[in-house]
Amino acid sequence: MQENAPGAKKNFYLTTPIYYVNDIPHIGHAYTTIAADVMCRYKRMKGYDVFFLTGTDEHGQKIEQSASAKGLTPKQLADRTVVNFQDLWKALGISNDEFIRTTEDRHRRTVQAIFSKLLDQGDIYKGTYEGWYCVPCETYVPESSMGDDKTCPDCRRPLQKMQEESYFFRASKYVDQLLAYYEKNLKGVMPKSRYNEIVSFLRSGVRDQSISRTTLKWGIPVPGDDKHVVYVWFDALINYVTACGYLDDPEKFAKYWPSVHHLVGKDIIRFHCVIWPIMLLALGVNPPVSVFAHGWWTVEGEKMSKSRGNVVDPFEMVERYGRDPFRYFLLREVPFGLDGDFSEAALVGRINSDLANDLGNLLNRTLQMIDNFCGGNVPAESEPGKIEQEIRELAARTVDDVDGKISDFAFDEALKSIWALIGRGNKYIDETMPWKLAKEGGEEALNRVLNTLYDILRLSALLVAPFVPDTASRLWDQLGLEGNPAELSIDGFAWGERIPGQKVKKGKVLFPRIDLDQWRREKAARDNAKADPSKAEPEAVPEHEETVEVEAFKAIELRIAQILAVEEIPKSKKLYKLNIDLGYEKRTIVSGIKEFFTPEELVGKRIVVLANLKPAKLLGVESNGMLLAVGDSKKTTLALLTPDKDIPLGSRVS
RNA sequence: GGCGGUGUAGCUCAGAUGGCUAGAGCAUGCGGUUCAUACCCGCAGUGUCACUGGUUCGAUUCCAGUCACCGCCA
Repeated sequence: MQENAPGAKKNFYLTTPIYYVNDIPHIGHAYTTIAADVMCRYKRMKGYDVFFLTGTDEHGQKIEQSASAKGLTPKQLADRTVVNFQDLWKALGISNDEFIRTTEDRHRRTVQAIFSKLLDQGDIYKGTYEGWYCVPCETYVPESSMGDDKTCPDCRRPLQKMQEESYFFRASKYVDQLLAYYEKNLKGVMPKSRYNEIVSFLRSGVRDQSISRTTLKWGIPVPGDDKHVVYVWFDALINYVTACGYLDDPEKFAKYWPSVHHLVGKDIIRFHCVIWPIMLLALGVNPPVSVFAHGWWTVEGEKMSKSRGNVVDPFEMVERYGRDPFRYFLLREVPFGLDGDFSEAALVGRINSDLANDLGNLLNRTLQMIDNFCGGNVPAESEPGKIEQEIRELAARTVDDVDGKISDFAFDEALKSIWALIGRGNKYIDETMPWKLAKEGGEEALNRVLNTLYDILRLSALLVAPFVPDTASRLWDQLGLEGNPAELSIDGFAWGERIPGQKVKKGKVLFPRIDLDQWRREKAARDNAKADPSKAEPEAVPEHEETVEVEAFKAIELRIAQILAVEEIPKSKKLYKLNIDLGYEKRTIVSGIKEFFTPEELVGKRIVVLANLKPAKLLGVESNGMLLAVGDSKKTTLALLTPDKDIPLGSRVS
């Protein structure tokens, strides 16, 4: 890291985005925050003084709206839902130093101070904004990108023409300065593809940004002009300096801000790599050292969305598979800048092969041998032979390699590198065959091997600690060591360091293997339960009709009938011709239920029929009534209304 | 439409500033081993390195064009 002067105490400041408090936490939130956590834990173990910040974004129209829908004030709503995030970070073992909420007083004061400063120096000015606005997305949509029917390109809902007085931030003024900054800081935006995008975007010019709204109340008031509320993005970005003491703690700010790094999802890089650095330049403060934009997760190959119902609940994954395996999987499976696919099958695969077979088993077999051949005594230091020397060199290279990889946010490669060392350990056992040495009295050689294995595990615990802190600590315990590896220094590792009289404490297997057959059966059962519509979440209540007098209902003649015969109608995908018996007469009706039923399923069914419906011809067939059925909103299923006891045909529904 | 990227083993991807047998992990097959969580270790594979041309003694790697997919922009 270049930001620290030589000799100075190394500092490191890392942020996650502040999450919109209205959202339900999903795998994407978990991903960003786990990655940030790993980075921060690692830097701490490297001797950095770390400041790790996460938090919630609590202003804006959507929160105002959903609060009023629930009969709450926006703040009350935020107070309730912020807990979802705080609980998740606990469940995931996140080691953040602070949690900021944009509704805090320190933040309001900071935003207002910054607004005033920029206003005073002429970088904010008052103007008029006119454009097409999407209320749900809280954003103006440029004419060029909206649909023909004036709809929002994101949510496809209709746009509203809006005109409002607005404060503008003179972003255009600082574009060249920012370009110059990026030219010197090639890692200012990562990965490289995003850097290129941002630079080319900047070259095409940046408009002044509207940064206030008069259309809502739920936000930070513009100082001296209460009609206006600061636009959520302007408000939200400032959290990074608020928490760092920009206004209240200059010492803290001076300490951490020069080494600030932001972690974001790829969807919000514009704000973080264009608007935000420009705001900082205008304030006379250095832009972020780097902004890393990571990829998105699909689920079982599909885009994750509420309507697909495939949103991965991180709480559930932690409960089912454990915090550490989940953390490990997310960072190991996919290069950090790219999109990845989440599937439980892939997660189980990683657990079995990487965690159980490679790491867990290396510990298990090593401790077993120390127990069997040395009575559980931690092997004493010994002179390395040729292979041991080679392993030490590999270990040293691994430590270096991991440092470079993590510093570049290449978590997957860092893990690969660590696992190469673990794999070397497993191979080493086969090469040296300690059980033979034990039998044939090669005591010195045996000690050397076990000693080396013990240290491979000791080092592995340290290297793995940022990723899987609980596992590292269990590993440490079983090695018979005191303390917590996460609180130690990676660079403090030295081969052969021993506490006299130390014994290993073989404990529970680190990661039990998951039996695939059994797992598949259980998974299938779970999926079935989920797919069972009777257990599905109730759907949003659709539109309601006007109330009616009972007379209006009496005018509708509903009667019980039985289906006698079902005929296909040529050329029709949807219609059946049904012969029905009303008791007092037989009739033909045409019904659009072909997609949901076979004729066999229908014949003999007792149904409810609207008997006094005006006859109509459908595809040339006259229909004298209509059967009653109910379907879900997605039209995936349809149910016939039938009486739940035997009732004479023709009986009237009332 | 403009700019950029990607297309390599069944899957996920590395890689070569052009040159001897193109790699890793997972999955598959065979063999070894028994300290271990049916684990580990070894071996074996298979690939017209998207397509078509060009440069070159030689290209999968360079160049041009085509197709497909992706990202950003309009």
